[in-house]
Amino acid sequence: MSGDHGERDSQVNSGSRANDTHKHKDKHKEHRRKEHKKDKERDKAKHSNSEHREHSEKKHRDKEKERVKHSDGSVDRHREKQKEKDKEKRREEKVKSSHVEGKPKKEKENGHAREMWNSPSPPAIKSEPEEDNGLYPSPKHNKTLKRERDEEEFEYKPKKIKTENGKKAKKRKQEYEDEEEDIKPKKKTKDKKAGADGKKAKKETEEKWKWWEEERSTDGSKWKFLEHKGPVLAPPYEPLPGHVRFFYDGKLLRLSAPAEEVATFFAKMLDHEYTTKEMFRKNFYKDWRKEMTSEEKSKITDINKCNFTEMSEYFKAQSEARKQMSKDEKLKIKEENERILQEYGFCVMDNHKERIGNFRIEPPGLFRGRGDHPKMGMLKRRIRPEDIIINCSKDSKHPKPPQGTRWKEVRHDNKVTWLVSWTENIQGSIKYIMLNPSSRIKGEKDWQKYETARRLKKCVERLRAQYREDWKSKEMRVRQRAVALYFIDKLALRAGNEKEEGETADTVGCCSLRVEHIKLYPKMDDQEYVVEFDFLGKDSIRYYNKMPVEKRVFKNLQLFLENKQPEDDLFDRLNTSILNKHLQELMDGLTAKVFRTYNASITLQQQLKELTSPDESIPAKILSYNRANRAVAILCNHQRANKSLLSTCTEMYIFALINDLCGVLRMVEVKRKAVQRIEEQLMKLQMQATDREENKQIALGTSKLNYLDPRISVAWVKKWDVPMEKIYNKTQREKFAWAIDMAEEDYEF
DNA sequence: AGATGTACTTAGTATGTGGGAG
DNA sequence: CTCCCACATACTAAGTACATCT
Repeated sequence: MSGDHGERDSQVNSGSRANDTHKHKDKHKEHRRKEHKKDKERDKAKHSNSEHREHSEKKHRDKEKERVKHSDGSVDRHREKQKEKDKEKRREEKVKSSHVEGKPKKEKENGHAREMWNSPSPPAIKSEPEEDNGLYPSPKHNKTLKRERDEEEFEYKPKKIKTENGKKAKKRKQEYEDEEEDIKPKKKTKDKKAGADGKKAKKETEEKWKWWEEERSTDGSKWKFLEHKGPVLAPPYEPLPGHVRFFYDGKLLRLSAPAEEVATFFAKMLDHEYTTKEMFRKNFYKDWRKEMTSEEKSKITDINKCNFTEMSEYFKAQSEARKQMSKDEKLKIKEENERILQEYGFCVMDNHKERIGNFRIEPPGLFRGRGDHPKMGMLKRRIRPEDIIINCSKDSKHPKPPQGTRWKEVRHDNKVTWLVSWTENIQGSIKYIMLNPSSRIKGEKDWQKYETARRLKKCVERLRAQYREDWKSKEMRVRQRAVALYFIDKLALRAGNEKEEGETADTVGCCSLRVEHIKLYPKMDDQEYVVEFDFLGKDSIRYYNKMPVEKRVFKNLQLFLENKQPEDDLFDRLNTSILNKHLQELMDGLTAKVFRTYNASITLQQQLKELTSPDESIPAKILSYNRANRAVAILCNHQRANKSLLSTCTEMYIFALINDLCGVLRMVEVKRKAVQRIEEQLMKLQMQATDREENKQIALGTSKLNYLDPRISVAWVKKWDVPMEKIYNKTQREKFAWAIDMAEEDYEF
């Protein structure tokens, strides 16, 4: 039990989505608690999204807080906790469940010693600008000289000049891994160009702008120049053809266009489970009424008497028809989409044409919250130009609002990265249009994130020693902080910000865990001090895990639980802001989420080392890679919807077949080549089958995209000569272009 | 010191698509 | 050549973090 965090033990997941089965009401408890709980009912009743859409109403929070102050910090567990959160709601729905157990995964972290420090800022050299797209002005350069740059591109000066050259590249590279290594010409691009002379045509793809070889801005500005065409608005509503009817209480009823539109939103979802949920229907109905004429309002008084089936059938037929369209009709549509993409899908940011992530404004519809969301079914209203804020350079060509309309505002804020924003009416939160992950602005940030995680790697043992020490603190808040941090580190829990009650599904993260989410077992089977976690996390995905902890942690937990009710906070003296403040003091830039990134990446690296066998085939290596990736996904609890075991039989059959073939192959041994080829195919099949099986519940994409330092994968691919496409698809290769370009096979996270 | 607002990352699901099996 | 399925992409909800306000 030294401070090393040797293993990630028994991570067990059951894939069930929260709102399926496990909730029970516990009225009694509810009552009991109510008595001494402050009444913090805020009247959130008023939500008029009907009134002029001009106001997106902000949430009403009039929580009255009442705090009992405790001054000191000794272990005063008798006090009522001060954090006031209303728990009425949760008292109602208790999530109880039976769990399915998965198998424990183990992995250990390795603490590599040697790590050179890398400052997060990119190297000094700028490379040549990208290809010019003809749409926008953009300086063209000849890319051959990557090194020299004209300053014209940026008015801010690169501060760092790359000085070096003499060094032995090989050695150095490692030491300066990310930052400086680009000094040496990338063989890739260089070599490539040789072929370019001919009809290679791919020129443009080959000459991608390498922003990672340029300086980063240091003044806090995100860009110097930004020009774009604005968003693509949702198309206006097209009324249904006359033959599609709506019936109320068995009788035909013609709806006004606004009421009809909202009705179609519901009709389109008729096959979805959502529409059977009381909350969904109730919210929908309430908002729908706001769109009705007064006559409609008086006629339609019960949603259960509404018959949307003709509408529903109509949409199904439409979508069927769409599928049956002829080739060129489809082509036409495709071309039109492409045209829109070309027109609206790109912007110019600092002399480079960059892809925009989401350039379409979200169309109106019914809100689909995840889990047990109190607002499911509410009308998400149509966004008009008057709701939209445009952000661009003052000296750019501003996007034009449609004829006869105007934008809410046009601003020029280069301290932010978004191009367009609007306020959404369900939660009153702001939505943005931002750049694609392949863009410089996203890529730099991503790179930086991994650099922060690597810095954590260098001091993580120190921090672990520290929080272990803090378990003994005489201040309750320090102990809580230390135990929470231990969970975050060891189990990769999310920080757990506080949420507004009643606005969202009841989910938690580490700091917001409640008493009811953990169970303590002094003894369980052959283990001691076992903590069982069972709660709904982000997206209402269930987290279920049993973990043996050290005695001291266990005792602390017992202490935290004393005199508390199930719906009380486990860590009543802690929140994410306190925790992050503390982390900040321990390491610059450190926040709770860095632990997830760090643990995910180090686990991948470590698992790859462990699982890859030098002489296995490429498909087998890929399987090893996916298994390493899977270990991370399990750690992070990334689940996929449970798709029943429909294909078990098929799988069995495949395996049987494979086995037979193996036997045959062994005996035959005819032509080496042929055998090898077949073996490879076989292997591939086998690997894929295995992979598929193992993947039923776990989604690898999320961790690959968000938590795993891509340089680890790139290094692995290069080391074992695995084709990059086997690991990263096109989109991913674009997002991780920086890593693919800069990481060599000896990269160490 | 909490509440509030903003910006940006992380997340699962719905939808589209293309390539292989039948 | 069609159909299906797996994968890719589109979409947008739901988190984290932090600045600023009160």
